[in-house]
Formats: sequence, C-alpha cells, structure tokens
Amino acid sequence: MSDFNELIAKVKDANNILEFNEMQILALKEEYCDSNLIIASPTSSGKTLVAEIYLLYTILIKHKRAIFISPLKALTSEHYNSFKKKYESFGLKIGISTGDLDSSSKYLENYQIIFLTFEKLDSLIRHRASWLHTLGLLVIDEIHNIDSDRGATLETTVVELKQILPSMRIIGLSATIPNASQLASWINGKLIYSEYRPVKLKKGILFENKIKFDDNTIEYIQTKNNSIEDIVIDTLEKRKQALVFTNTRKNSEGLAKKLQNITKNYLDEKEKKIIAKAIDDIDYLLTTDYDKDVANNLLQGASFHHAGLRDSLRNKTEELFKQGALKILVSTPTLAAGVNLPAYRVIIHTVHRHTANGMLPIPVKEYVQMSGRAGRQGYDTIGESILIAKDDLEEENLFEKYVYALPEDVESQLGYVPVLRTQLLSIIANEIVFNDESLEKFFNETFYAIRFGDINSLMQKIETLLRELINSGFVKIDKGVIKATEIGKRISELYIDPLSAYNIIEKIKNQDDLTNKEFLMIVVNTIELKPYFMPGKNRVQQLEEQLQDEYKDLGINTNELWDDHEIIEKYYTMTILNDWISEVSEQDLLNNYDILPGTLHNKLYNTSWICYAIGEIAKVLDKTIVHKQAILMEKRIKQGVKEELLLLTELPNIGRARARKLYQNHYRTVSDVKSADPQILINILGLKIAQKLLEHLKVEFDINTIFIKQESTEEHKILKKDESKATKKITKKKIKTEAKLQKSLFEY
DNA sequence: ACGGCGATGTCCGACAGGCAGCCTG
DNA sequence: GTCGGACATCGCCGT
Repeated sequence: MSDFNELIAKVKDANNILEFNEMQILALKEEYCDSNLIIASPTSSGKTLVAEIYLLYTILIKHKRAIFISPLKALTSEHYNSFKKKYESFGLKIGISTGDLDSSSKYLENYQIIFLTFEKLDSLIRHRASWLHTLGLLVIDEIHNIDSDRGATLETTVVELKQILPSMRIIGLSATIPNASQLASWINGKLIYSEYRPVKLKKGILFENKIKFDDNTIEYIQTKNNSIEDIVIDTLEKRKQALVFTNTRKNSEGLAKKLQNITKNYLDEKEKKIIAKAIDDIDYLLTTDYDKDVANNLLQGASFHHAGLRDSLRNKTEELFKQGALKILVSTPTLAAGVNLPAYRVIIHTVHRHTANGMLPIPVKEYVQMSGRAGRQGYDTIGESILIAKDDLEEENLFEKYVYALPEDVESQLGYVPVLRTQLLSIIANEIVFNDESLEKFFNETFYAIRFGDINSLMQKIETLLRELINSGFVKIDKGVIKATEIGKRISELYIDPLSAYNIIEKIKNQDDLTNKEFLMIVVNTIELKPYFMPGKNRVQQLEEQLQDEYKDLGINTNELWDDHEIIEKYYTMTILNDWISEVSEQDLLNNYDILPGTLHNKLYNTSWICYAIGEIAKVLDKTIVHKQAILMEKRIKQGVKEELLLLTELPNIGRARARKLYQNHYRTVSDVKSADPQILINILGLKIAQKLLEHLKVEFDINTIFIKQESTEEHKILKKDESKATKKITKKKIKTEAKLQKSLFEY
C-alpha cells in the first residue's frame, strides 16, 4: 500500500467513516498530491476533510510545514479545534494564532500545522517569520473571499508567498462560483467542481399558502396570520428549527419578539431548563439591561443574533440553537458568513439591504450563502431555503433573480485603494518589490491580472500610491531602488493603514505631551476606528456647539474643524471613549449614546490596538512621553478605568468595578491588597472572588474565621457546614472582627 | 368652556459585519 | 423599503 493510501485509511478511521462522498472521491487522488487545487463545492460537502488529508500528507509524508487560513477568527478556531481533536493522536504539533488567540507567536516555529486568519498570515509575513520558509502547503478556506473588502489582502498575501516560496502548494476551498476555473488558473491548479450536498437543498418561495420549490414540488402550509408567522408555526409543528435572516438589527429583534408568542408554546420543560441553565452559567456577565433582555428572549425559544450582542451572549445563543433548545433564531448577515449554524429551514425575510447607494437587492451569492445554512447533517435529509413573496409578480421575480440565478463571478478587489496602499507598503518593506520591473512582475501574478487581462490601470493607481508613500516618508528611492524607510517598515509591521500612520505622525511630531482627549482624538482619526459612532440627528447641533468651544483643547486645527466632514462623528466617538476611561458605567454609556454592548466592546478592542500602534510610532520618533502615555492609555481602554486604578486591575478578576471598590476602601496597590485583612476583602469582593484573589497572592487564611455578609440582612452566616464546631471558634473572633467589619461596611 | 391625558395619525431618520499588535498563561 | 421613535392632532373625560 502506498503512503497515500495508508494515510487515507488512517484518516477514515479517525473520522469514523467508511467511504468518501462523490466530491471527495473526485478531489482525493494520489496524483493530486503535488498539485495545486481549487475545490469548489457547496458548504458542508466535506471539503475540509479533503484539505485535512492533504495537510496530513504534507506533514507526515513530505515532512514539511502546513498552514490553514480562513477569513474569520471563529472559523479558524473551529477548524483548529476539530483538527486537533481528530488528529492529535497522530502525534502532530498543532498551533493556532489569530488576533486574540495565540499559541505563542515566538514558538509558532515549533508547530507542524498552524491555523491562522488571512490577516494573521499576512502579518507573520510582514514580521518575516523565518519558519515560513519550510512551508509545504497553504490551504485557503473560503477563497472566494478574495471578492470582499478584505480580498485585496488575501490576494497580495498569496502572490507574495508564491514569490517567496515557488514550490509551495496551494489548495483553495471555494463556494460553487461560476468562474472557479479562473481561481484555479490563478494558482496554476486543477479545478475540482462538484454540486454534491450530503443534505439536499430545496430552494423555494412562499406565497399565500404555497411554497413552490425549484424541484417543482409544492408544499402547503396553514395560513392564519402573516406569512412569516405561518411558516414558523409550520416549522415548529414539524419539530424543526428555522434560521431567519433579516436586514437590520432592529428588525431581527422585533421579529424575534413577535415570534415568541408562537415559540413559547412549543418549548418543553427540558428545553426550558436547558436555556435557563445556560443563562445562569453566564449570569455574572449579564451586567446591563440589554444583556438581561437578550437572556429573556432566549427563554422564550426565539431570539436574535447580531454584532450588538456581547460575545458571551452570542456564543450562548449559538450554542442553544445548536442544541435545539432555541427554536427560532433571527439573524442579521452575521450568521450567513460566520460559523456554521445550520437549521432545517432558512427563511430569508427580505432580499433588500441598505447600502451607501440606498436600498438595494442583495447579490445572489449572499442568497446562496444564506441558503447554504439549510439542512442539518445527521438530523435532516433535506433542508429548505425559503423566500417570501407578497404577490405573484414578486414570486416570479424572486425565482428569476435568486432561486434560478447563478451567483456572480468572483471579482478581484485589488483596486480598492485603502487596502492596496497598505499592501503596497508591505511588499516594499518585505523587499519583494524594489523597482518598476519587480512591481510589474508582482502584479502580473495577481488574480486581478487574470480578471482584467492587463494591469495598466492598476499600475497607474500604484504609481500614485507610491508617490504618496514617498511623500509620507515611508518609502524612499535610493539609487533607483525602492525601499521602505525605518518608520515605513515599522508601520508595515504594526499592520495599520499608512494613511492612519501619517495622520498620527503629523499630530505627534511636534508634541511632547498630550492630554487624554488630544490622545483619543488622534486614535479616532484613523481608518481603523471606522465606522464611527453616529450621533442622532437631533444631537448634532449641540455637538457642533460643544466642538466649537473645545476644539483647540483637542489638538484640532481650524482646517480640520471646517473641512473634515466626519469631524462630528470623530468627536462623538472620542467622547464615548473618554467616558469609558473616566469610569462611566457601561449601562450609562449604552443609554447615553444609544449603543449596544457588542458594538462598544468591538470598538474598544480596535482602540486599544491603535493605542499600541501610536505608542510604537512615538517610540520610533523618540517621543518618550507620548510613548508612555500610549502604554497607559492602552491599559485604560482595556480596563475602562482612570489611571489610579491601573495597579489594581493588574490582579486577576479585578476589573473596573471591583478595582474601584478596593480603591474606595483605601487599597491602592497590589501590596495593599496583599496585606489586607482577608475578612475585609471578602466583604468588599464577595467570597468567591476574594478567595481566588488571596490564592493568587498566596495569602494564607483560615476559612473558619470568615463571616459572609448576607444579602438583605445584617446577619452573618457561617460558611463551614459543621456549624456547632465552627460557632465556638468564631464567637471569640466575632468580637474582634466586628469592629473592622463595621468599618469596612461603612466605607463601601 | 376648559384643561389633562391617552389614543391615533404623520413625518422623518436610520439601516451588516469584521481583521490586524503584543503578551501570557 | 420599512420599522419605529418623536411629535402633532384628536377625542374623551372630568371639572
């Protein structure tokens, strides 16, 4: 038996399968072991398994390193976990690195296979990770993402890697797109195309009481209310779940609430318990009214999903839907491209979405993407994707425009200037490109070149951008050689847009010291902080007046004040960030600015990253004070605290709220806390947290001597089960500690 | 006849999502 | 394209 066949046998075993499906048979051939491939087939057709086999082949048989990249952090870790679970017994060293998940970057070289996001791979190349040179295979998950606003990043990353490592294999996994063959010719690979689905997908349109499907079958449903409610009742009567796609957050919330009148009658006791337990598990994280509202929605069996939810609730929602306890999930497009969360029925509530050009019909590929979520493998033999029509004209129209329509060709987005600018600096800093000839050579290798035939208009853009980079001081031409300057190299590593970097430098180069608001205005004045928080229209005038009074103190000059059409949004966003580090409560922030927890925390995440970048730029410019300020600001943004609490928030489980409590009780440093009376710490923080904290600080204490303050009364409870024994011990202590206790109670 | 308050009508505004640094368990 | 909040108007009721 050949190595390849032996491997296949092992993999089948690890996956607990006997035979491959028709797509996998097509894609898995020994002769493909050295070629590049594009595998275009529907979601859940088992592409991942094919990729896994070639990954294992590379590692175990070719003894080379392999990388798997995907567009989302969540997808990356999903693939990582599943791979690890299945093949850890093969004796592999498996690593992952995404923006906030890291197997420890320095040691990535110790891994044989590494799971990354697109951008993380790009970033590693920018940092010239030396282990990249032993790379044998790159698997690109969802390669059709080349046609997205992040597509230019992927496109240049691939070309760059191809130039550094001409012998590296590439396998791209794609949706079934019409021009998959162009992707294949781009990577010099073979195209494996298959429409195979393990669960059959029926695409249909609901009008009145009929669902007409693309396979010419018709399904009748009971009509009582409006279409969406009828179809939901029908789904629940069949003991199935539905995933409903809407076009706005508000709509998803409104619809979920409406559908709860139905779902709550279909929840059995067991399901109610599962949901209640799940919520209880994360109860301590549900700090705002909005969180509590989300939790209440979950309890009704129908809920909503969008990026305004905090991570913990998003994850719980997904989990409950997977478990089947949550019957109906109404989602914005998050779930169309995100983790795989299948349901028997996918209901697409509307095909219109608001864009910069007004309300427009969504592209067919998005319809395909959403439809692909229909049908749960292992539970259903078919899945249904359903559009809703108001009249027969619309019905006809939807059939033509969506059900029977081919998705659009995948297009190159390399011409998208902000990303092109960033990537151009990167390839110059990496010395991949150093003169006109190498520039042309590089861009002739792109997917853009295949799509457009020539790169003339692209090269014109590049010329302009190159001049821009030179004027900004990030690139210089030295004896005919294009080179990145020191600062240019650092900007490339920091992974920020050169334009943002330029704005930052302009602001700090003549400044030795910044106020908090000045600093935050610089943060906000970057592309990475977009989209800004938008003030309501009724608020704009007041903000304009405020800004008039304050702009000089914010480091804004009069030109910016008058010419920057986004100045109000920037100012507004800065104000929110400033409130956050001034310890305005999360609830107040959400209320005052009409924002949602998830939105706030995403913005804070970006903010802290940019703070770091500003600090690093300041370092290169020898702006020592600004550098220090940046470090402080980054910490304050992460914690949401005033500077005085930063010593305390170093402690585990001590965030903004607990740190403030400790501070009010005159504990201001770690050593203050360490030398504190355990009893008082418990009074301030509660038993669990205090216990963990004391353990962390390695403070010994006798639990028998501890009183626990009861919620509503002034009574004290003995922790120890064995009361009689404990009571005796405590009576004496009680008198001693009473005084302290009174004092500390008084103080918080 | 007047004023207060809730019900109904009208107008206008707002509208998806998500990656990247570094560090340290 | 459509939902919903803000505001205006209308109508009922009590005084």
